[in-house]
Amino acid sequence: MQSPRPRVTMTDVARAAGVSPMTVSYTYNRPRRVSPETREKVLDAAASLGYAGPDPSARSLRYGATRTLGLVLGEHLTYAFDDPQAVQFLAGIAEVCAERGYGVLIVPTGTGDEDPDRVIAAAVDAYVVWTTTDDDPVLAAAFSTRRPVVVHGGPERAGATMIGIDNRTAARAVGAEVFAGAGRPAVLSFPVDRDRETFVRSGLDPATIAYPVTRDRLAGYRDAAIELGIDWSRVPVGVCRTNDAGEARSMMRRLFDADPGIDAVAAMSDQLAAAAQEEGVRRVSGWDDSDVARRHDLTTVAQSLRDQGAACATAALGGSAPDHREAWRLVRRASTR
Amino acid sequence: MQSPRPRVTMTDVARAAGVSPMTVSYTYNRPRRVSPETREKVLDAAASLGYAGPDPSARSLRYGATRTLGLVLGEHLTYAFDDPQAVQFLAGIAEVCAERGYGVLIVPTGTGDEDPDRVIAAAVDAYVVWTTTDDDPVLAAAFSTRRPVVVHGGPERAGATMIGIDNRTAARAVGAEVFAGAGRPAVLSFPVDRDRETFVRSGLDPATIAYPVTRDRLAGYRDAAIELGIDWSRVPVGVCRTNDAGEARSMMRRLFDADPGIDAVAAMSDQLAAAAQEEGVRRVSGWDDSDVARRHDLTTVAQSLRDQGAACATAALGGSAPDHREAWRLVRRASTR
DNA sequence: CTGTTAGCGCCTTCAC
DNA sequence: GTGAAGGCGCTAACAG
Repeated sequence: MQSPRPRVTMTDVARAAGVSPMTVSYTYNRPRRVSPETREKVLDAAASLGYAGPDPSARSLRYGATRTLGLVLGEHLTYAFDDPQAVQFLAGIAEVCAERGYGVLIVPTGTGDEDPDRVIAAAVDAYVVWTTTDDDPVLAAAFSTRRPVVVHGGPERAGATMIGIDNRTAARAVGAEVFAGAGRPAVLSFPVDRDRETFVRSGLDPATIAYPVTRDRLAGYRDAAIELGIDWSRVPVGVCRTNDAGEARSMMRRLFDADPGIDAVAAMSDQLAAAAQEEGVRRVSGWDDSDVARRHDLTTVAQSLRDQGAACATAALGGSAPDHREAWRLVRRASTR
Repeated sequence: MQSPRPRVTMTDVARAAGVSPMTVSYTYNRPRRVSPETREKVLDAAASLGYAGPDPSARSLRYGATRTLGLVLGEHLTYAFDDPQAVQFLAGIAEVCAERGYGVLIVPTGTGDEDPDRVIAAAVDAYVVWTTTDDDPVLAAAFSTRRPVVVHGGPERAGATMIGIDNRTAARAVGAEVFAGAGRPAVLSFPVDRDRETFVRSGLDPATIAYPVTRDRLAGYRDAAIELGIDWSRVPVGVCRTNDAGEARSMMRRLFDADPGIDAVAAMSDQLAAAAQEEGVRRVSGWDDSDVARRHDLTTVAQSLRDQGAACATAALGGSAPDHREAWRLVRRASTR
């Protein structure tokens, strides 16, 4: 731990300037309330003592607010920074916060047991929590502080704002595209719980999935399959650990091992879809409409994580943010023709 | 501003549990120093009052440290989040901080005049400043707080750690590759100062550039040109505003307007190099060895911004970080053959 | 194992 | 235009 620095306080400056501490405080906070001569005296004293201005922690204590928004990015910070969508989300948050003069504190999660404590110990006025599972203890920790909490993607909680698109409806729409006319459809999915195991299971039940976003997407794919008369119990779902192309390709090979006839894949990201395409699947759909989707001409679901980040920040800081449930768009491209 | 929430304090909990505030404090900070029965009494009282644990600001004030690292990302947060290298840098910082239980506070800069004040008012133990100009007032603000400052890329300052590769030597090496055998070489550069104007100037003098990183790279390109017997005063330098492909392509067209014979371009990023290539330049070099470089088969300078971020965080938090001056590698690919 | 005392550095309130 | 008192919520140091 950083050891305390030797500090120069307002009292020191006051003494050096021959005024009271209050005058120093005013000099920094209400400069116009102090006469020009006094102000100059104070600033001179401050400069010669190396006083850098009011101590931020003391100020926060006094004000009862920190002007900082806490951002909880989930167990593995690495996954977040490697995910272009998460980065856009962060950009949206940072933009709103910068406008309003709020700092963004990335809460140091990632070590497991200590995570809830670290959330609780963060000096912030509100939290934004990046999409997670229903049972994430970190979420509980954020709520226990009684500060405002905004959750991106889910889970939903009474008393917390949830921001995100209607994943189920969007998945049904893109599923209808990719599964149309397919003989043997399959799904490339994100993890089902925080253990992030990889596996293949036909007819995977969405209700068993701990991540609301993943659950809703899978349910939407199933809706689409059922509407097309496809027997969901025979649709293999390959669950990947991360949003990584290499891993997705080997998962795709596992799917082919199980059923060499697979001819359509609904994937939960553009990266996964591109990997399936590279393994030889003709009909694929992605998610997010990223650069990859454009390069691979993928049918996909467009959404702006940046807008959603901005909305989360706005809501967390007490503004009213627009509903994003319908803020998605089906983008039809060659990959489903 | 977030208005103060109604608070439950240790004193409240102490009263409810029939103990002194110190016992409550111990219960949270040295649980083993408190008897199990007392601990339970205290936690029960806390739960029933909705007490969420010690107030972080009060704790910071008392400890004299915040366990938070301040990150200053420059005038335009947008540029930082749109730059994959900056994101990797952030990832490296976040990783080290998470390991050590430090939060990463993105200081809300970007509005101009207020930026220095916001840096000063940030409740952090140390700063990491993303590459900037010699005269950036935000840097001065960080130093004025007397907290440790680590600067990435530059400028160098007495009393501050600087982490980054030797850009000049690296630029000379890659310049030697791309300019070899070129009849009319040119350069695609990053901005020369924080105004970020775009322009073309032949023989642009590196000494006039306010960003040390850009200055060193240009100087290295010039070194390479001179060694090859090229007259630097006739080498056009196109200065781009951001690291954006669209802008780079139009800058490349401006360079062609000035000199249609341009047959080699040294670019300060892979994105800019790819844009030059797409505009028809046969011989190009990039910088960073990103995905783009691999896709476009670009000769480039490989470096790990992630490692550099980690090193900055380590140094800022009081560890000793390895020197990164030689942590780069020339990657030769088809774009200079 | 628990309690008392004494501030950390600041700013609201109220006086002058 | 300036100052004195008091307390924000917490914990180090020292009893007992």
